[in-house]
Amino acid sequence: MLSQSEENYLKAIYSLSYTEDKISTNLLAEKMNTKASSVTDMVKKLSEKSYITYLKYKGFELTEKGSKLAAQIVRKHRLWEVFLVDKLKFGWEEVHDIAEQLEHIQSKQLTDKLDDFLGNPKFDPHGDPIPDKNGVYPSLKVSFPLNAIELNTIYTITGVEDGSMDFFQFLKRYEIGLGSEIKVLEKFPFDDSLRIQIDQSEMNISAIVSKKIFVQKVIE
Amino acid sequence: MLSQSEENYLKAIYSLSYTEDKISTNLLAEKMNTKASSVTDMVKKLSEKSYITYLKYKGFELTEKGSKLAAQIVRKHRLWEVFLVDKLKFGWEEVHDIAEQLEHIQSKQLTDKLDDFLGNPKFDPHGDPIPDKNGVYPSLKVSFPLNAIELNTIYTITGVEDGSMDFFQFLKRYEIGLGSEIKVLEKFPFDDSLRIQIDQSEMNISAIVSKKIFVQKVIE
DNA sequence: AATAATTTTTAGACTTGTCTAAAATAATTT
DNA sequence: AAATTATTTTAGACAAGTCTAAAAATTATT
Ligand SMILES: [Mn+2]
Ligand SMILES: [Mn+2]
Ligand SMILES: [Mn+2]
Ligand SMILES: [Mn+2]
Repeated sequence: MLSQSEENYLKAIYSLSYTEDKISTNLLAEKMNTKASSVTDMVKKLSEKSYITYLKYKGFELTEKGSKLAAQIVRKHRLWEVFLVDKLKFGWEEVHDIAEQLEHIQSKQLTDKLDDFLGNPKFDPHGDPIPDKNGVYPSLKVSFPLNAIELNTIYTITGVEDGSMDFFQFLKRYEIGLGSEIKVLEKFPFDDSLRIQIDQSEMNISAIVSKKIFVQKVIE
Repeated sequence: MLSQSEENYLKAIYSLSYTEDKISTNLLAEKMNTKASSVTDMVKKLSEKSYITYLKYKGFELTEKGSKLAAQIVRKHRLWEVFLVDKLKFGWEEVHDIAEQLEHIQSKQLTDKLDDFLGNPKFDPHGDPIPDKNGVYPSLKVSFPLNAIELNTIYTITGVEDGSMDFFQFLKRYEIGLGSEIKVLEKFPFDDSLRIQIDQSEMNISAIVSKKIFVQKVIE
C-alpha cells in the first residue's frame, strides 16, 4: 500500500504521461510544487517498488503496474467528485480539493459501491472520463476538425479553436455555435473550402475556418 | 490543522474521558496500541497546542478546545458510518475501518452537507449518538436497572446484562424481552424482590433478576 | 522508612518526506 | 571542441512519528 504522498506523485506522473513520453525531474517538480531533489528521492522509491522505470539523468515512465494503480486513484477522485456534486449539491468548482483527500481512502469495496450508488457515471462534473474498476475508460467520441470529416454525415459542433473576437463575430453571424448540427455536402479541392449544411441553411466556408471548428460524430 | 495521528490520539483521549477523569500514559498507550514513550511524545505536542492539559507524571485531560475538536471527529466518523450503511448498503459490522479513514477528511462544509444529505441522523449504525455541528449530543434516554426505578411508572426494556442460556430461558418463559413494557407495582424490602406488571400479566421477580434487566423511561 | 515494583519520561535511533547547497552530468553556445 | 548554461543527482540537514533501552519518579510492600 502506497502512502498518500507516493499516490500523489504517481497520479501526477500519470497525468503528465498523457502528453509526455518520458518525464523529466524538473517537469514533475513543477507539477507537484516541490523541488527537483524531492522528486529524485520519490522517483527512486517508486522505481524501487516498480511503479515506474527510471534511469539516472534519463527520465522515467510508468510501468503497467504503475499505470493501473494511477488509473484507480483517478477513478476514485472522479467518482467522489460526482458524489459531491450530484448528491451533496456542491458546485463543480468547489470539489477538487476535497476529492484530492478522498481519493486516498483505501477500500476497493467502497469504490465499487460508490460507483453503483452513483449509477456508474462515465464522466465527472468537469467532463473528464471515469475509468472503470479495470482501469478502462469509456469510449470517447473523438473530436475532429471540420476539414477532416466524412461527407454527408451529421456531426455536432463541440468546440472552436480560435478565441478571437473576429472569429466569434463570424460564427454568430451565421448562427454557428456549440451543439449545432453540421454536415459537409461538398469539398472544393482548389481552395479546400467546404459547402456545409448548418442546421437548416447551407453555406460555403473557407479552409481557414474549417480547421478551427471541431465536431464529433452524432451517436445513433 | 492537526495531523491524522494527532487526531487519532485526541479521539482516543476523548473516548477514555467518558470513564476516566485524568488519563494515564499507559492507559492511552494500550488504547492506541503504541508504546508509552510514543504517548508521552504526542501528549507533549497536544499539550503544547493546548488541546489537553498535562503535568509530568500526573496524567492529562482534554481542554475545552480539545473536547470540541474531538467531538467533531466523532461526528464525522459516525456520519460517514451512516452513509456507508444507509446509502452504500454496507453491513454495520464492516464500516468502522473505512470511517476511521474518512473521519480525517478536512472540510466543514462537507460534514454539514453530508449531515443534511443523510437527514440529520441522531445515531450511527451501532446506536451511538452523533453530536451536532456544535458538539451537542442528542438527549439520551438513560438506562437503569429495574431495581432502581420509580414505582407505578411505565418503562421499556432496553437490555439485559446476563447472557447465559439459563437467564434467557427464564426471560422467554415469562415473555420478557426487549421492548416489553414494564411497571414496578411493589417492592419487598425483606428480600428486595419486586412485584411487576409485564405487558398484561403480573408476577414477582427476585433481586438477582431485577439487577440484570435494564429499562428506559417511556417518553411522552 | 526503606525497599521493591510499577509507571512514566528521557535519550537516542530509525523511517518518511521534505529542503538547501554542492557536485555531477547533459545540453547548448560559442 | 571548449566553455557556458541548464538539469539532475547527491550530501547533509530537519520535522514528524515511532521504537527500544535506560533513567527518573511515583506507588506499593515489607
Ligand atoms: Mn491527493
Ligand atoms: Mn474532475
Ligand atoms: Mn482515524
Ligand atoms: Mn460507530
